[in-house]
Amino acid sequence: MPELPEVEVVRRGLAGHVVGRIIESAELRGARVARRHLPGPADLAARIAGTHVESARRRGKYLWLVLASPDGERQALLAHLGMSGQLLVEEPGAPDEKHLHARFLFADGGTELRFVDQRTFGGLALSELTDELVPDAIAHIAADPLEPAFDQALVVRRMKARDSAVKRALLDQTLVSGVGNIYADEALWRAQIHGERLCSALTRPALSRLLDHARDVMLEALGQGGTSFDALYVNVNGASGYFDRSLHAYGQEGRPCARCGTLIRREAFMNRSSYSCPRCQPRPRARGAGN
DNA sequence: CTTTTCTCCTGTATGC
DNA sequence: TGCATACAGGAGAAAA
Repeated sequence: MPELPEVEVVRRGLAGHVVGRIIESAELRGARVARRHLPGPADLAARIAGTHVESARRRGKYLWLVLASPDGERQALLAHLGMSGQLLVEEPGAPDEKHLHARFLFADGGTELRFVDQRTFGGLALSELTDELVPDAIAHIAADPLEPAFDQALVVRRMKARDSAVKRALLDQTLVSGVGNIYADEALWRAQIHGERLCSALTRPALSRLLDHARDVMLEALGQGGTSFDALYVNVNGASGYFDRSLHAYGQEGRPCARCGTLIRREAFMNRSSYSCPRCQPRPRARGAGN
């Protein structure tokens, strides 16, 4: 489940293996991989042929290559990995993966770039760039906690004004980007807050501490190459990270809390699973009409 | 406008 | 063994 740290690992791989090279051609298989590119896959392939890869960038869980045409025009090749997307750098002629959706060949004849995605929640698109080299297509996505532009005081104010559950806010990419289910649960565990507590019921310092924990846990995960539970999330060379060994809440149902020893519970929330410590993260009191 | 629910997809695990 | 069902869940459309 690629979240910010996993996507950043991939971005670094692209920076090391793809930036500076010239794309010779692209092959897109099926309509779904480029469904967000409205002119279609053939248009995408035609537009990036012959471009120079200037940089690899990221905001939250989005990743893009800044491509420059010979005439100097810039555009973004925007990628989202979804649940199971992979960007892999491979030797030419390596066997096609079962879920290979796109292949990029380079003018130097060296390694190729592939987009492989089992569940196809991910995809590729072309987008215009702002002056800050952010794709127009993700202008609605908020800054992530690792960006210099991240304004934590602003995010705290916006959270405080919400009447929704704090975990829902953490997962809202228009509020703060990059946090998914794993790191939301880890940040909440560290902050000792139950995810169903209302934003508006938490103090500003508590909300700020929660964001600090979200940034900290994602930085620590990045230092270990990200979190992997299986072969679905890998870096550009196909290797897995090992932060899963350091998780305290996510996926730990029935295991003792590292702080107090109480067994971690799993609860349904937003049609997903949430993991927390019943003792360190007590549920909010039931609310409703008449009480 | 804000907030919540639904939908997309396929491999793996579990139940009968 | 075989078949059905649950689950994983990011993001955007649709609904409330």
